[in-house]
Amino acid sequence: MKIRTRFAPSPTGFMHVGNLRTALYEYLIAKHEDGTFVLRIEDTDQERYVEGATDVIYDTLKIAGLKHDEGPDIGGDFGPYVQSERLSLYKPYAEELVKTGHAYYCFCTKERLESLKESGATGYDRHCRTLSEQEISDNLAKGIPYVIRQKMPLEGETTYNDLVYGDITVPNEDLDDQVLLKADGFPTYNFANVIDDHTMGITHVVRGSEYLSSTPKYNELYRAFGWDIPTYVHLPLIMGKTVNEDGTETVSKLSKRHGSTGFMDLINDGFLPEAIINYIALLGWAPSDNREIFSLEELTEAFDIHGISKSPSVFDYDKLEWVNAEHIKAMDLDTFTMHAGRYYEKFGITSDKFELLDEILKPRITRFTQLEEKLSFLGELADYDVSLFEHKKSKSSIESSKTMLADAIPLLENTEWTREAITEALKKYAEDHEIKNSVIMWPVRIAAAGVAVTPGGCAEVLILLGKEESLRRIRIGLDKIKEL
RNA sequence: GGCCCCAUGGUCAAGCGGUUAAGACGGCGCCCUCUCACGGCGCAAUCAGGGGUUCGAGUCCCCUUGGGGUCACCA
Repeated sequence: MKIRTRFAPSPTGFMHVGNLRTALYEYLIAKHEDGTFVLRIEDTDQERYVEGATDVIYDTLKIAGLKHDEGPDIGGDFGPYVQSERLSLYKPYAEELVKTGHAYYCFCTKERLESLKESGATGYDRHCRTLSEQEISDNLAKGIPYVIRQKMPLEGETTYNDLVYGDITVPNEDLDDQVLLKADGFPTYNFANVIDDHTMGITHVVRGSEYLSSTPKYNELYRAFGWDIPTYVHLPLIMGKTVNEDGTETVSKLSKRHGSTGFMDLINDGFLPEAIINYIALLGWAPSDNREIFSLEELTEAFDIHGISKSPSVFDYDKLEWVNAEHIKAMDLDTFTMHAGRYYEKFGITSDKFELLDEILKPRITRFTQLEEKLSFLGELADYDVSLFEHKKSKSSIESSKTMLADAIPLLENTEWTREAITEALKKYAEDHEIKNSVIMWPVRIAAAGVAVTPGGCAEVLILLGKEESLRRIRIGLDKIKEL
């Protein structure tokens, strides 16, 4: 049988990386077996509707490259794919359960439920479970609002199997008579989920491990309807760290308070979609070999449910950063230029310099957003301090720099403006004067750039600035120190 | 608190009864070097504790401890 998985987010306007990883694994599990990946929007909470929230879901999946085969926007044979458009579907199922004795009407008021909770009760006390036929029809006739609750077995235990966690057993008495149909006629998430997964032919229910303990309740539903129970794949949670006031650290389910944890936040911080996907795939899953850098296609090929781990994992920005850098280093020139384009444009860099920039910048950035800072020396010459000319390891001092800059000016004026020629000329000078290359390279680079740290060396900096500007800056540098 | 789950370095993790307990990130050191990176080499750092089972346990069982999740007319 062909695998069918589904991603069923609720439109909250925010796509968490935890949710995205769930979507990713659902995608990979299906696609590894050439199965079908379905998108279903779970919007049964009318009070939490957020304008434009479904677009965030579409945009995220699109940018991440997780292409769904069926969904609200593209249709499919099992639609509609938005729960609010399937509302009429659920009530009959709930009523069927009442008829077959697997569910019952509950007329308890919110106030009663509230006081029950305050009295320290664990779950619903099943008050309406034993109402007589007469009481029920009377209440119904009087138009008293009601919900439909699931009738759970009161004794024994339920065991089910999960592909990641193995057999899980839960005492039935701990199973709450959960609400299936709310007073407004809307199904609860728990109910709609089961109905939809079954009617949409979902074979593998993949979700976070927070559902581990409520899964028996779902299974009771499948049993009551006489439906096959799907294959379960529960995923370990992604955690975030927070520092407490006393300095200790706490880890908990990743949420907004852990910083930039939304997919779009990460994108804005300069992380590449493919790097984020790559990294989160590795959070809770390990390939059979030691590989760490994957494209989505490679992940699809390599993914294996047996590689999923059980323990929660902490989201590590440092590792993400490294993965991002690896993806940048693996880029071809055109792709790199495409990402760097807005920064090149900002500094007025012409296309003849792209190849050189690509080469020197690639190994030096971990995110494209760093380009602004890396290229800033190409803008206005900074009013730097003369102490920059001193560098012990390069054997450069203010004193030596006076000579070097003074000699470099005529030397460079007569040098062809290519990387090789400049390097050659400077090295030749060093050789002729029996000094280390750095004695001349250092001050020239500093004078040209006006900052201590530059991407690339002396020759690269000079090329990027151009002959005229380079010489202008070197003269300024000389002026700064010659009277000292 | 009840129930469920988890437990290898700071982090991600390999391991699926016999290994000098991989690898990666991060950290540190060295090399390369005109700066910063990249790259190369190396170092430090892990089986939570206690009982069993076994010729042999990181691997299996139990307990303890620790961590997480969950207990809504939210999803």
